[in-house]
Amino acid sequence: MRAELGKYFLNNKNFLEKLPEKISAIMQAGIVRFRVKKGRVLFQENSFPKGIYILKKGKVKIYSVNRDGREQIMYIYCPGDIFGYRPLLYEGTHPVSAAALEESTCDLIPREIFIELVEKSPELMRVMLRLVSSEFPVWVNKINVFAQQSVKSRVALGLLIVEKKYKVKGQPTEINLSRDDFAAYVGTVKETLVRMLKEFKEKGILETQGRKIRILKPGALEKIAEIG
Amino acid sequence: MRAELGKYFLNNKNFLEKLPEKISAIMQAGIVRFRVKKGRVLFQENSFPKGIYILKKGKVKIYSVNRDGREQIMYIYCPGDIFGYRPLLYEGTHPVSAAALEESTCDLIPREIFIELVEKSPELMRVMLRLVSSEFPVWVNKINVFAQQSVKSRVALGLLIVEKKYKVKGQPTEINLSRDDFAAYVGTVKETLVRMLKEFKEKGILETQGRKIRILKPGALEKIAEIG
DNA sequence: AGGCAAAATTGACATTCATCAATTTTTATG
DNA sequence: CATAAAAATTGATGAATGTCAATTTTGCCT
Repeated sequence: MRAELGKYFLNNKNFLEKLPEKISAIMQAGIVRFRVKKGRVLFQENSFPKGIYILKKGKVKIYSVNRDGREQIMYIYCPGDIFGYRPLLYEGTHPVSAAALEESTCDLIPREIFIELVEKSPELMRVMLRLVSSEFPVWVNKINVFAQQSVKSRVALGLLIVEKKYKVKGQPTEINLSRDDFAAYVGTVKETLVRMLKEFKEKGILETQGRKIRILKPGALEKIAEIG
Repeated sequence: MRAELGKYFLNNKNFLEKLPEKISAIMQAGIVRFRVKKGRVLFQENSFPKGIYILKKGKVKIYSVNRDGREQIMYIYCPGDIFGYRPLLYEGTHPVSAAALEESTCDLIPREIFIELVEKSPELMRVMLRLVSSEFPVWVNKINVFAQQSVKSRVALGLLIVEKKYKVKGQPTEINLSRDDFAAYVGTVKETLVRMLKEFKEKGILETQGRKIRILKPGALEKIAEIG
């Protein structure tokens, strides 16, 4: 079971631990820790990067907003993930915005420190190169899903992905995302999403308590998502 | 006019020229040149990379095929573009297949040569890091388009993108892609694509000669693609 | 605990788009 | 140049899904 889900996850965790002691020590020293409230924006699309972020607690979405104001969520980051580093590496602006999905804590490694270290340390450059190039399959899979799968499949897949993100060891997993955010994540509108959830609920695949979703039959979702 | 189209193009050209003389000389020495006939596959999804490719002549698509056998084209490469380098950098397999859309000529820099150079040369590593990280916005935009735009918008946008790819200085541009490939590029089926083309033709936006398409009113397409 | 704003849900409806089947046109081959 | 095979086009049809409007439920704040 739970086939293939890894295809949709970036391999972004424990970044600092992959670095030589010396480098990570310098980084640690420069870190600025801060908190963000639910809904608060960390950086805006088209802005210049202030540094790289490491999420310590909470959930952060990166997303873009189209002309009609409709939002599309590209990815949801979990504790341990780093994000916001790409535009630093090509000296451009953020192609997406980032905002906290819940009360979160972040470490920021300031731009100057990070850039200088990348230039000086081949090991760090190697780690970044590996990190960034390994992301491609994730985006490819996402494009495939959006280009070819029905909304129902995407909701099923989205549920499986998000469940994994919200999983905490030893506890029943409760997905706690607003319907609007979930819809923006799977590329549909709130109303359609709600109807899919209702259908799954009636089939006994999941149950809801207020906005919270609990998955009962992941195997059924895998079939609907066509990853079974 | 022609607003924003750059967002959908990788900045992949003239790769060798961005390198120090010494490095590019070693690469040049190792290059294997070969030809591929129309339709022929260069590498298969899930295979291990043989090296990096530089397209000299023709057009190459990267694509994946889903369970139902339906194809999705991720990107179309033009002369000067390099491709197939990402899995080399993270030591994985190709997440997509590559095939020639027309009779093409390619240079292959063999895996061992390339990898050794990347490890030895910080300049090359820097170039690769910049290259790979700058790709992210292109994939983000593609995901946005597939997640949120109608098929008609995507066909309009696809026409503008592909026209640019087929443009040859001083000649009227003729798009020469099969309907199946075009449909796989914009994420629809052949029949729907044909209907959109017919509609655009009736509105005087384009004309066709056999499979060849010539765009008459790019401005109208920009409006339909919502990038105008 | 009560009240209010935000979020979620439901219903009705129109539109978009994929599917299937048939036909015509184009291209490739001997 | 004739002819078969491949590609493109058209038509008919139904299912999927977005939109608009209303209603209900939830969560938060004092």
